[in-house]
Amino acid sequence: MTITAAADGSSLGNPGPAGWAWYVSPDCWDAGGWPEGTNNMGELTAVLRLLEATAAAGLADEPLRILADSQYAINCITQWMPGWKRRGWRKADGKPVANRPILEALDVAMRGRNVTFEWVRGHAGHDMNEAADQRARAVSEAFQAGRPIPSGPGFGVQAPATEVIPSEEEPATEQEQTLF
Amino acid sequence: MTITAAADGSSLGNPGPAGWAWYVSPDCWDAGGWPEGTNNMGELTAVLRLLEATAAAGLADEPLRILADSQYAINCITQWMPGWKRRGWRKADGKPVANRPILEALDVAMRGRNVTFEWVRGHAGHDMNEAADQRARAVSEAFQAGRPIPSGPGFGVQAPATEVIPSEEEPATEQEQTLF
RNA sequence: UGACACCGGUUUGC
DNA sequence: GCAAACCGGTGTCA
Repeated sequence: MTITAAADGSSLGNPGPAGWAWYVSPDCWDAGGWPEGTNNMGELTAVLRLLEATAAAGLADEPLRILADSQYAINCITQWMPGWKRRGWRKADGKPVANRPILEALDVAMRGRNVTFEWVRGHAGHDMNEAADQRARAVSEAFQAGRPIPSGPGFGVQAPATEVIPSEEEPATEQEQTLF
Repeated sequence: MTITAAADGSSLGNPGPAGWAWYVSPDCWDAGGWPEGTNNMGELTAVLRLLEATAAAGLADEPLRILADSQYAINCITQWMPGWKRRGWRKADGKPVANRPILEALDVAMRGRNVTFEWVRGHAGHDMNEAADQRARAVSEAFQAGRPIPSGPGFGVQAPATEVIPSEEEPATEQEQTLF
């Protein structure tokens, strides 16, 4: 079955405390970041980590549909990379391409994968995009505030095989909070 | 007294709707353009019109200091023109020089003038350069939108010799607008 | 190969 | 309203 995911990045001050996140569902997402980074590092890394997480979960053969609001990230992967590799990672103006290490990792991670990119306009109310946006920004804010960095379950957490009856002291909403 | 002026050009799309402007002070500037032109036509023409306007105002003997962000325009006039004239308006690669008509007019307009060029980096917060930039772009945008083309008072408008008392219906700000 | 300018686009932010 | 991160292009010359 096709997996649909949103990927997004964030950087407070840009450059500044930065984050990335990908989101498939409330219990399938991940996030991370750096104390200092750019918006575009975040956008690119969100896609990279999504590719890696799906592969690690044995889902490399499933078609993957990626929603992203960054034309930069989409074009890097689908349009500009072939030319950059051919021309020794130089841009049109002859200067070196930015974010090359992430781009090269992306190039490897894309190999043999069945991926479709879909551009969604930012802050236009797309639910999955907003979910990823929120989580990426939460990481940036955590770095800025010196708080613990939130991360998600990735593809590792499955519904428990045996029924678990939650106790009265632990309602469902609280359980979700511990995932951060 | 030395006259200091900024000269700048604009071209939306390049080539596209284009404009030129020179600026000395809020009530001494001019602008114009074409429905289709290049950035460099604008840069060159801004200097040409400034030369012509100062001469027409009887200021040809005053030292003129021109601020421009186009190294192309400055070098055309101060460095490359002599060689081009000597070699029949051919570039180093043997091909014909671009914008030759404007360049030849510039050559005539420079004759006997005391002109200093000063390069200022674009969009670096130089007030006069920004004033010229804005006016050149306003012309480009007017051409693009099919609106009336703005122009300035040039050197023609002086403080009135006799005191004029504005009527209540015509405040000073309105009077300035009619100069466009 | 270099330089300057002129633009077009998306995101990230203040 | 401002700026930064990123890309693409053209206009011009040495």
